[in-house]
Amino acid sequence: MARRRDNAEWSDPGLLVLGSLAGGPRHGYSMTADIAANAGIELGPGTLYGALARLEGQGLIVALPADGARRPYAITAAGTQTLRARLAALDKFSKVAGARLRAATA
Amino acid sequence: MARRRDNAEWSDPGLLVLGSLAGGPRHGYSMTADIAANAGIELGPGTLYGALARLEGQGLIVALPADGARRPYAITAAGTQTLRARLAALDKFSKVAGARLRAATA
DNA sequence: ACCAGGTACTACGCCATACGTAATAGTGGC
DNA sequence: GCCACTATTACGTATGGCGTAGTACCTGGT
Repeated sequence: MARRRDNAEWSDPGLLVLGSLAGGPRHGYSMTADIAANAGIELGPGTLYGALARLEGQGLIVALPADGARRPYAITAAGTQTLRARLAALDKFSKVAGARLRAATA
Repeated sequence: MARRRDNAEWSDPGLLVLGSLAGGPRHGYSMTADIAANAGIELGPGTLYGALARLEGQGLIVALPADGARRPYAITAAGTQTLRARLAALDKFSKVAGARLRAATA
């Protein structure tokens, strides 16, 4: 797996893509820009489209009719649910870890 | 990479371990329990000790003198910093994605 | 002393998948 | 009709997540 990029604190293409699509349909290339802006992580094409294919296979996103060379994708209901669940799990862990960090510092 | 476990919303052993050690030194086996309790994710031995070895190699945690069969680990200053940074990045992304989710629902 | 059971860790291997690089295709301007 | 730019596909590598199994330690019972 998951060779983590050296420049980033973390990375999870699938999650990043879902987060990006939560803002509305988008085609692949523009997700790269969106993700870079919002998370500070630059995904290469291989990473992005690989993740896209997997997410589509899982039914979390759907391909919309191509607009010229662009292939827009939209998040599905299942995708929204998954995103919500993962975000919740993340926040839960983040809170516990954050509290421990603060306790240790204090 | 990262074959994600089917039962979990997300997984990142390294981060989970750092979060667990932020609460104080612990040996491997007890991290498994702690992580299961706090994040709902059960790491197998292979996953856990692999992550521990990597983290130690990166200087984010240190092995303490063995206590019988147990091998306690403690988080280092670098580890704390890394944890803090990753948590911050996570929260940042989480906020953006959460806001989008809410906007879409509303 | 010996054995059984639970705790803690080591060893080994598979293969999914994150990531990079490079090639390809569609679009608009001049 | 060519050229630059945008967007995607193709391909290869190897990191590291995960499972399975096996080993050692420790405790209590008899």
